[in-house]
Amino acid sequence: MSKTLVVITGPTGIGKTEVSIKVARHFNAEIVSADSRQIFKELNIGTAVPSEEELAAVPHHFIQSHSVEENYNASRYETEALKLIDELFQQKDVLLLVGGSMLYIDAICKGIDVMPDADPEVRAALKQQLEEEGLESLRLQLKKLDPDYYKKVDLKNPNRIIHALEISIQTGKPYSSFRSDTPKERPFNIIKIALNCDRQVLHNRINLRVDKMMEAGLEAEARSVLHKKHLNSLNTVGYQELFAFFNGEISREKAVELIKRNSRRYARKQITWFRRDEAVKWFEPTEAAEIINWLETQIN
RNA sequence: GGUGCCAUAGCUCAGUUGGUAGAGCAACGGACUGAAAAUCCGUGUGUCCCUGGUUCGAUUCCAGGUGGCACCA
Repeated sequence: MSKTLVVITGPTGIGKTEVSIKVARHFNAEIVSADSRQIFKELNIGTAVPSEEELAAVPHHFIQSHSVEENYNASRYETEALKLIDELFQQKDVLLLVGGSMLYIDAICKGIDVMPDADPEVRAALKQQLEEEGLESLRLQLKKLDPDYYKKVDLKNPNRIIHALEISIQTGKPYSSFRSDTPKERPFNIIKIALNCDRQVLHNRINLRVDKMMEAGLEAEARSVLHKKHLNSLNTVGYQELFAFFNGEISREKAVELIKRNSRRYARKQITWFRRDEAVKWFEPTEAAEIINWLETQIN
């Protein structure tokens, strides 16, 4: 029998967990999380990891499985998750890939080109160069080292330019020479579903969820990782804002307000990304039964 | 009940000596290959409360109405 990976994605707070558990139970599937923040064991409330009951209802993978100390990234996720997916397909015909991390989902579905990890020292040096000499200095260097990518890249985006430079510098070959721009073949079928609803309803859900997180002790959770706030894994909505509060920069009330706003913006950004993917079939979060019926017609 | 002030974007408010309007915040659209809950780019979305008057022309001036606020009863 052919193997099928069902992707269930959508903006933060839409209700992916609930729907995915119903779908997983129906198809006797397990859930592979594609969430770049729920993957960290130190984070729980602020990343809205599924509850104990939800985790017990269906086996979940890549939930709180790694440490914020690890230099985790989409490529590592691709490697580890694909390995696991292959193993699980020994037993299962259907698996769910559930989460809202756009790049992580693409890493599984389309793949990321193979290239070395960024050397932290090279990155730090480039960051310093950005601080001291400005973006223009990085641009000029990129123009020299990778003129092709220079033409394509967003020249106002420091992160993009720094990444292209660090790869070019480390390897001595232009960054763009590592990019194939062709999706990888996968030995399983992929079906993509995204959840969305009325924007106002989504915003209400997000705002309410943030209030619940605060009631559940997000502040204490953020304080427990405050000493690690420089880590990229903690450059995250729900934590950065509270760090600013702890640091006396903003009031607690303001921090909560900003967490809500930034969550809303993140949701919008996710929707923008998923909209571009024509393979995505859209459903309302209340349509678990419809999703199951539709999947029945697609699988086999 | 009387008097005064106010009514402009989703919110808080500018402004137009009469030629249909703009800031902040919010919101919306987009990009995206090892930081992706990251990073970056773009967009004003409006019966200027309603009705009438004056005027070539009213969001602006005048009158009345409605709503809000304040004070006096």
